[in-house]
Amino acid sequence: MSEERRRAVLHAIVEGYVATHEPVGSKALAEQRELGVSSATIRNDMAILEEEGLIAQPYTSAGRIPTDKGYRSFVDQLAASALSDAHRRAIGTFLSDAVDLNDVVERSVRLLSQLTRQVAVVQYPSLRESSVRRIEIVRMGAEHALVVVVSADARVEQQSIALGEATSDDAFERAVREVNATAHGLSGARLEAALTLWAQAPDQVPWAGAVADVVVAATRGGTVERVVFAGASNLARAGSGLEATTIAPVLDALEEQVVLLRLLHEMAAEGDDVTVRIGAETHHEALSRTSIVAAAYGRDAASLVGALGPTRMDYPGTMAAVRAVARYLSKVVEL
Amino acid sequence: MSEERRRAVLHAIVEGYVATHEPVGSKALAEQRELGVSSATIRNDMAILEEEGLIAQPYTSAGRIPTDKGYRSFVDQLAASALSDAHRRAIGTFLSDAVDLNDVVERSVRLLSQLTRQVAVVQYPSLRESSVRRIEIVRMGAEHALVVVVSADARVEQQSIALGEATSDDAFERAVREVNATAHGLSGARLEAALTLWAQAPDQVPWAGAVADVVVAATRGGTVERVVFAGASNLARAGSGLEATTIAPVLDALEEQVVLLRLLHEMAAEGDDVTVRIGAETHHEALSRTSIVAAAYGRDAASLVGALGPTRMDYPGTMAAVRAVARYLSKVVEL
DNA sequence: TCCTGGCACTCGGGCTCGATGAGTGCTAAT
DNA sequence: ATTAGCACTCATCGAGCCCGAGTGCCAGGA
Repeated sequence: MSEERRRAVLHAIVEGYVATHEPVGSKALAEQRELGVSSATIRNDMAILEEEGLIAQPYTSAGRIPTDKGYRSFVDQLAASALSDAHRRAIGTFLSDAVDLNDVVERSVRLLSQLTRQVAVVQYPSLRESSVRRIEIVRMGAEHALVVVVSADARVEQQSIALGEATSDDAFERAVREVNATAHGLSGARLEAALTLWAQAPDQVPWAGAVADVVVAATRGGTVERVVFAGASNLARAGSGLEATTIAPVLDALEEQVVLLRLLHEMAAEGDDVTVRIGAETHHEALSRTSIVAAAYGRDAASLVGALGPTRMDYPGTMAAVRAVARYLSKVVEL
Repeated sequence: MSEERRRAVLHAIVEGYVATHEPVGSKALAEQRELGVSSATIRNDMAILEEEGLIAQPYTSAGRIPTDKGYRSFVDQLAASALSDAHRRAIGTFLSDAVDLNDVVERSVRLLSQLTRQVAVVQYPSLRESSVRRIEIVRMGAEHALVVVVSADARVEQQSIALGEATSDDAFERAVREVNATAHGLSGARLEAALTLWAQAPDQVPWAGAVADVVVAATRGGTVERVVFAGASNLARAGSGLEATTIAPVLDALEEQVVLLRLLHEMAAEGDDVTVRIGAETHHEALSRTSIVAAAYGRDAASLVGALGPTRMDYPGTMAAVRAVARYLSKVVEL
């Protein structure tokens, strides 16, 4: 049954190419790998693999390199491999003394970029709906005010609103007192109803509606549409196999967020433990030379953490690191 | 007096090299620029400029390119040039509808990176000392709590503290009430004194000192040691003149912050309107092929905004953009 | 004193050319 | 189904070569 050996050959080609970044030939394979067959046999297998579109040669009579499809086949047959103990410990110590949510995310993304030597990406964790703990409204100049909402789970949201017209100090203070009394401890539909009522009261300050909107938005659950990344230099580092002109669009995509968020959403929908998008599978021109490995974390597995690098990357290692960081993040965030 | 013409020649060489990214020769200069002298004369001037270390040739019998020192001389003799009206308008509309401080910084850095087509860098604005408006302490699991401080100028700081030992709900609530009563409206030394007294009271919860520290830190003025950047892709874009291997260390330096912060501090100390560091003047290996143009903004001009790019950059344009953004930021932040 | 035209010289870029060798596909034998 | 052998392909590398942009220098002119 040559089927199995062909898989082994593909496996060897992927590993060889990832390691050396050079096309790998039949002879080298026969010598270095212990496949127990001659180079000629390997050549025959290669011909079939090439017909199947799993490998390609950059030019006639060079070695073979895996295609996106080849990487895909390789990844699909990968058994979950474990992370080294040293790495495992590193994760624990690195994340344990974070002071707040931002800090957790920040540390995670740094850590993951170091573990994988790729660009690490962390989407902000999804938040559950929370109730109002305290609302502050702070005057900023004559026309603006800043609404600060502290929710029961210690999230803090702030947003500036326009006052529209002059408001007396008296009315201002009354509004703050009232809105706190109205909203305290409430959440969801009941909060919304209470605030609407309050905002529509006769004689109400004209910006009450704006305040209500901010408060409702601040306590609403769901995923914050924001990703942070770190380790961009890994893209440019020698041996990444990416050219400067290839890197620029990738950096743009990272900064733009939109593209990345859409991609992460798609990947989250697949529901696997760790999902991998390879090259063109990202469905995005800028990322067509890169792969992304992502895993969900947090409540309902609604947020993603991932690593992005050249298609020619160490998939087993990266997948293990991403999986491990996702697990730890889940633990920390679900508190 | 050939002194003046030599300056003009240097000027022309810088502009030519920035525009084309190719060494510029005497003949091309004589033809394209209206210097009113022949190429031979220019060659003589060039010889002197080279002796002075202002220009160099990549190899015998190529055109000349400016050295760091040459750029420096060029920049020092630059008159402040104005930003185009279109750009000026762009700044206004772009920054006017920011919702909070983070948003202002975020928008600024994006804007500046677009205007200059370089990597833009914005240091968080320095904050003036403020008084306490409200303190919230939120339980997070059994052993931790999150302290949230809202200051009178609507800053919000949060930090988690360890509770050390079990605390009853009663004691918890009392502590929150007390600390609010103690700290409300206070700032600086008086705040510190009041909190110390409170924390040292007999029968006090053991984590009172930790809370006090957080509150004091949250209202203290000074510059937040943090920079954000945008437009990293501009480094890699075609024509930046930077190689992939040169880019990696720069990206590292940007992410590390420390290096960048030290550099910005140094530049702030010079006190000029707009300061420029060229190549090796950054005193940092990773940045030895890049220049940075920075301007102070905000109260006491304590924070910096800047643009970082290859030494071969459009200094006049970049300086104008940085200056303009710094002015606008000052307006917005000083409210 | 300063500028200019002329001229010999230098040297990197780009070209061809051939040698090299890794790697292939095919075929016949096992 | 596997293997050994062989002819073939083609990128890479270095040598040799020319070309031309650009220089430095010098002698003559304003």
